Amino acid sequence: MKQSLSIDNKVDTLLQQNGLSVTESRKKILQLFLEQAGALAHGDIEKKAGEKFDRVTIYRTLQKFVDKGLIHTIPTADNAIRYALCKDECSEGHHHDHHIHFVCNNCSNTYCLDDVVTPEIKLPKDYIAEHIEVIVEGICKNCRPLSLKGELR
Amino acid sequence: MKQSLSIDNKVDTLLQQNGLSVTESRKKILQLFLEQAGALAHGDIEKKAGEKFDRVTIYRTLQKFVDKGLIHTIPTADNAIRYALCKDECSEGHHHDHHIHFVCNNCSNTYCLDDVVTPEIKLPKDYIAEHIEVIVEGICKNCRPLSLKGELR
DNA sequence: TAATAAAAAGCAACGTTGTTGCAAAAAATA
DNA sequence: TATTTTTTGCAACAACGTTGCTTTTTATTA
Repeated sequence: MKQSLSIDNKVDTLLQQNGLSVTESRKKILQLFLEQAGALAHGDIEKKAGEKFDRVTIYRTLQKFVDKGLIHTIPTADNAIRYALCKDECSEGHHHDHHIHFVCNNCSNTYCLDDVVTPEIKLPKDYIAEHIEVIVEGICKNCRPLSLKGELR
Repeated sequence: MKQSLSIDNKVDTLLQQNGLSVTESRKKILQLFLEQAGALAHGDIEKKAGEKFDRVTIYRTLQKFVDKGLIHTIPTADNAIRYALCKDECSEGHHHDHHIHFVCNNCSNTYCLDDVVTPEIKLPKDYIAEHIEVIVEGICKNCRPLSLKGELR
């Protein structure tokens, strides 16, 4: 019980630091993100949170978290926006997202690879880049042992 | 009328070459892609095609086109899958997509920049890359003159 | 060219996803 | 603790996407 208490404290602090009032749903959802290495889609949260919260609350909570720079969105090819925790440098209106995203073709998890910096891209004349998003698909580190043993589906 | 006839022929040929029967809706939708420099979402097509076709037909047509390697999907951050024509090297089951995608923050158009090759990405140990997707957001070449004149909204 | 077989379109119905307005409940503030 | 502000839950709605089935169109073959 001691550990869960400390996670609870961390969650509370995080919410307060970001100017958000502390509510059950926000604590629960933020906790899900902290427990999870990868990114979460709205649907994942709905499932993991159980029957406890209204769909609308989850939508609004995610939106708030994005607005406050607590999480960021990750574009995907399958029409399901995913969200992941931001690093500390992010704050309201200032999302610093210089890492790439990795989607595993085996387990479908999405990870932020914080150590991999987005490359420079040389654009044709007359195009101006403001933001670069890199999504790599492949096999993640957790699924790789399986792939070596030929256990991949 | 001569030009539209030749476009018509091109469309017919393209469909046949890809093993698709030639129908009114497929011709119309393929034509929209040929006329358009950028990418199209399902909604765009619904609007541009007018009241002529059933929504379901458009969904099924786009799916067919993707299956046959005539068009490809582009991941986005706004939950609206966009489609763009593939180059000739693509065929059924073999989509060669080594170019990057550019989304204009002014006109919202999405372009395939065929001349810009996706860069090499150095991943952490134990990650295996199978496909790399790069999306650059910024100002496209058509909107750039406006931005220089300070006419950007 | 006409008859037949195969494929696609259109329609209806349904499920999922996301949004908005409003009253009730909970959290922050004084 | 009382009051103000914020958030929640509910209902209703709109957009997006899918599936099954019948009719129509396209392709095939004679």
